[in-house]
Amino acid sequence: MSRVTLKTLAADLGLTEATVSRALNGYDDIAEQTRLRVQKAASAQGYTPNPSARRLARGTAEAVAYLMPANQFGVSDSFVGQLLQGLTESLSKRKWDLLVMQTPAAEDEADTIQKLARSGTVSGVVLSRPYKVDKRIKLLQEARLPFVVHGRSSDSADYAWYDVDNIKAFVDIVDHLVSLGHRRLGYIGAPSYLNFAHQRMQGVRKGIQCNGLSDADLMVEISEMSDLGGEQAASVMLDSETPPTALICATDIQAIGALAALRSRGLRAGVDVSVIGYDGLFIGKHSNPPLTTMAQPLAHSGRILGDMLLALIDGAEPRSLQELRNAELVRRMSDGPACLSQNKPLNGRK
Amino acid sequence: MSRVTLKTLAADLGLTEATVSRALNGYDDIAEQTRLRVQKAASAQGYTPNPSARRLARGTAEAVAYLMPANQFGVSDSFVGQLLQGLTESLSKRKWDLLVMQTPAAEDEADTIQKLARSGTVSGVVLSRPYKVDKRIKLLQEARLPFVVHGRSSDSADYAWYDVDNIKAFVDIVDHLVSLGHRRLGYIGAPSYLNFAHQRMQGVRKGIQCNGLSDADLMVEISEMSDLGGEQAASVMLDSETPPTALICATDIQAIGALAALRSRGLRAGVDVSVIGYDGLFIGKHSNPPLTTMAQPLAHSGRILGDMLLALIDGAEPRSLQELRNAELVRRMSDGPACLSQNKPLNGRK
DNA sequence: ATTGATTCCGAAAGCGCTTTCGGCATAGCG
DNA sequence: CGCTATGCCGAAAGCGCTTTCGGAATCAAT
Repeated sequence: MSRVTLKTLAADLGLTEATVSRALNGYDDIAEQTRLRVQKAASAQGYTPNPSARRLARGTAEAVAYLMPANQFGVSDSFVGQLLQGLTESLSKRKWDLLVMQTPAAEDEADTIQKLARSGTVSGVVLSRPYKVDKRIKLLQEARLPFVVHGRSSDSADYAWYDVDNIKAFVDIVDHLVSLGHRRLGYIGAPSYLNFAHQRMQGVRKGIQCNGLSDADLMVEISEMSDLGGEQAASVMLDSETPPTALICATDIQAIGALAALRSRGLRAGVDVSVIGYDGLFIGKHSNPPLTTMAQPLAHSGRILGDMLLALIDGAEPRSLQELRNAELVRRMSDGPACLSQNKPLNGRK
Repeated sequence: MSRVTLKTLAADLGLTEATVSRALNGYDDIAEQTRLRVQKAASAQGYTPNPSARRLARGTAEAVAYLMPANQFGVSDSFVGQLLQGLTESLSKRKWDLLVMQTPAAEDEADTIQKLARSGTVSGVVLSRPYKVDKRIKLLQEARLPFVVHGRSSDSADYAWYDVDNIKAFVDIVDHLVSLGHRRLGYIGAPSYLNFAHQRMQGVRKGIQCNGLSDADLMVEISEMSDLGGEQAASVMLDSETPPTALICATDIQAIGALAALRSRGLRAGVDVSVIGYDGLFIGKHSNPPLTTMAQPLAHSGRILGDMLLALIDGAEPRSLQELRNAELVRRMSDGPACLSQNKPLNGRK
């Protein structure tokens, strides 16, 4: 019961390997009758082509890689599963394989990507959570390896990406808060080498301007993307001389931490101080209180990215494959009208 | 600037492909001096062997597959990222690839696994969250494809696995609750075709017995593994004639839902009714109130599973690769002493 | 019956790498 | 100096599949 290969199959059928191969691969120079015979025998014997051999002969990898972001704080990775699910779904249409890899420490990155490209292990790459300037992207471009990015780096003109409009999202948050009467805002940001963090910061700044507020009305703290980070950042602001009446957080995880900071001070989120997060994580539904957040559409992102990559490999123009989605405000319990008593004395505007 | 292959490298060096190959692969019939020369040239030209060719020649896949559980409710998959991280870490030691696949709908399973085995795509498989009786396991055994299971099916004697002692964990929960004075318990379970759910149910039953309680003291509701499922199950029990004073939940997600059910009834978790979950998810830290839970050690499970699989492929005995860990009670705010006023009237015991 | 076009299959080369085997040097020994 | 060891490399076959090419048959047309 050894392996059944093209050779054994061909021998059994009294045909050549070549004929069997072509019969199975839909060449039209095979009599319909023999094709049927071959197909029947193949499935009867459970023949499955050896992918290595096929890839070698065809010179194509029939596989793509997902570069998983190093899950730095053990929590922010809940979207990985979803993304992978969508990707496998998309790739399975061609029966391609999905590899997952991690780009190792900073300086090995170049090496890893070049190896990936040169070895021909994969015919495409999906990149998550790019940096503001991301060497990996340049590397992939130089290597002429098709890739799509989940997110965008600072210059995103020339490659394919799928992203959410972070700037708009945070402008919207500011608008919302201002319309609730808030005039002193706090922003808990994430390290800005991550481009989405940079964008969100930009969004906040832009929102401030558009609403006629000044820089003095905005307090900024950058923290790591964890609950503790958010808690500490919130603490600093809340304990300051002129605490903000609303806290905007770059991520839900940090917002969750901010909520904790409020509680420990006896402040009520949504009443005394508003907190708004971003991501739309499940966790926000059950936080204390439930978190108001900008939910990004994550549902089909995996499939979309997969389809994009496939199109790209088929020769599509990268620039034609750029998709920008909008996040949506999900109001739960952590936002509310500004406490005027707090607002007024601190800043005598309007 | 075409691909650099063994051939071009050999030509450049005035050697044979065979020699270059052996030099690079550490054969000892190569003069140390030439080996150096070869290595230098290889890295200078950025030579990376074509994995397909190598696999074909060597007859080994140098890759393993992770069979991702179909993420049914969109939430329970937060461990996938962690697991994958550990796996890649372990596999990178040998520079092997990690494929992720999904076993498709029920009846295609057999087909998928057989294809996987016969095609030689991978030399090993990691399986997550097995069913009580899991066809995939039988299939893998028949195909003689090395595999390790994250969890156990009902008969786990003959394969390699890494699991948490679910029975003990839930006995411990019952012990804990009983020691707090609870005598009427509710259990919110998960569908028992998932073996971990079955085990946890067993644990609860065993705990009931060991503590001298009777079946009448236990109320059971099976729900899907989601917050809503947990909420509905909890509602049924809380609204019953003789509501339990403590709710044990098969998963944290369900426990989170149970918490919501309490809140909507004005009951205080940890005071009026205790709620204990299982998983140790991050989310429990920030629920309302913070969730008491049995935390399972997930941190290095990926690496451990990877190492096991590698050992297995190297020829280790599956039965020697079985690792059982213990979960640990993390007390937060959702458990507390039984309200005797509630306990007594309903059930006249001690 | 001769030619030209079709249809269908076999022959063969090759994808890039590994591995066994054998042979030519050189070194070591008597 | 001749002999067997040893070190080092080349030759060659092969992994399982794909694909181009050519040729034998069959068919239709003149």
